[in-house]
Amino acid sequence: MTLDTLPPHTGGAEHLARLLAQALLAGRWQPGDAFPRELDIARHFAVSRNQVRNALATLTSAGLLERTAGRGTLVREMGDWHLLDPLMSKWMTGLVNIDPQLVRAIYAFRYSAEPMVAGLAAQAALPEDLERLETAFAGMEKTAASTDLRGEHAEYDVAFHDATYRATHNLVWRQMGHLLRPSIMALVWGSQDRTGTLDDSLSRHRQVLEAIRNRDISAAESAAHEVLRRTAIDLGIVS
Amino acid sequence: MTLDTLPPHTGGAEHLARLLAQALLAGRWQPGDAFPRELDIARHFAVSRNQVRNALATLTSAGLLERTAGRGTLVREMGDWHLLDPLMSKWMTGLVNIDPQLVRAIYAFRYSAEPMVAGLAAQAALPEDLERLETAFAGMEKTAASTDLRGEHAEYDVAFHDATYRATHNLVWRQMGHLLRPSIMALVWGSQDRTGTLDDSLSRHRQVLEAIRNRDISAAESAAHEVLRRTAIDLGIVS
DNA sequence: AGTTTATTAAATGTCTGACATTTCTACAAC
DNA sequence: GTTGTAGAAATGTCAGACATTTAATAAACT
Repeated sequence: MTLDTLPPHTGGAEHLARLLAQALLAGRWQPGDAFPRELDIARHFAVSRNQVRNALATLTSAGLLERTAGRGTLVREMGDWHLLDPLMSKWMTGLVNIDPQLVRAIYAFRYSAEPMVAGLAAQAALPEDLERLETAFAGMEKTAASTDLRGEHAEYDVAFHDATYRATHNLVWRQMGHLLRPSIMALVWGSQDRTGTLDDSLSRHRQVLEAIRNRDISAAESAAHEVLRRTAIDLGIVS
Repeated sequence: MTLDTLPPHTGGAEHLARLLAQALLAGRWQPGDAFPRELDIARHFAVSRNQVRNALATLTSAGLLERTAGRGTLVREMGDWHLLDPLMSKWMTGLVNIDPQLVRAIYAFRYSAEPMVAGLAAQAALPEDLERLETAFAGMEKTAASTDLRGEHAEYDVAFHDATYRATHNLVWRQMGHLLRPSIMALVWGSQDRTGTLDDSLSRHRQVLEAIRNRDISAAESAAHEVLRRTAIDLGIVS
């Protein structure tokens, strides 16, 4: 793998980092492969070595690369990636060709965890949490009709689930919210035929909201479970 | 808060980062406070501005700081910390004065999640996973007798729980393993009277191992639950 | 022949000083 | 009062030289 097929670079070390990260996330280097040298990258994108170093430092902190003086830069395997780093979410968002293995892993996690999260939320939610949930849900309803609002709809979807994680009032669970965006965005780009499915999805979300509002723990758990089953269908994981 | 009360610096940007991170984790700056300027830090520790910048970049990537050109460096609030970043685990490990709120949050997460993790492990464990679990458990047994082996005992304890998370064979759950070390280490330094409690802890761990080996999901869940209850007692969260 | 020891090349890491950019404040002008 | 401008203060960026680590190669010595 060389740099030749990457899109051009228009400015900012941050941008360069995203560019390289997305190439890595798309699997354009194999784990264990040698990553290009600093000077080659700098020359190729016509940026200073400094920007390259900053970008590579960022990728290293996300667990994508491993650098050692004298030897060079190696690509790490997927198991070492820091999937819960918010930067990763940013990079994965809007990336069309995410490794399906990754989407499934994130989904499997949500499937096992999110019912419990909803249950915890039903225990711990405060009025402000309910407000966030309601606002997000209203947004989902409002944007459900038109197909060219589906990007906006997905944002409200993310906000709804994120509000659930936040409502646990646990610092660790709250961090997990970062995983939601890539997972839900994969949904948007992955499924074409959304006719009818949205109504179903909406009603399932409504049940989660109602259960949390009623502080009904087991109802929240099973409702979240149902939402995730719907998601699985839309992701094509089950039929 | 000034830099004056920090220990000296003996070399390496990595070391400097750990020093500053631990000061932050111990709560020596309040969220929203201004962090010292680069040049002041450089002068105080007698290092180059470069090392300071690298260290601060690391802390920023962990969510501890927020930097903006022209304004300066601000300390972020605990809710923004990237608790699941492996660097954070490193920094927290061996830190005596961790904020009790943080220890409780991590424990609460484990209490809610780990039974499910054990259940998933019972479903997905492979022979190599069982081997890891057995090795770790054997180490725990071997080091249970003497009190001056309790550091080593804690390492086997961490290894045991980490093996459980790995046995789920899910990339996301596996990341959570990083949280274990600080949580378990807090146990070591927090509890003095360990006479008799170790036997109890060991037998509960053994039941988790047996349940996973027998692929008994609900047994694994309840056994893990029991281990966590034991931990809660030792952490002083419940009596 | 095989093992150890210098030598060299190539990569990342570090230092230094100058300069660029952003942000906030204060003060002046209209 | 509002607007505009000048300046100070902080982080961000650049360029080039140099340091350090690593791996490979060649030389020297049993």
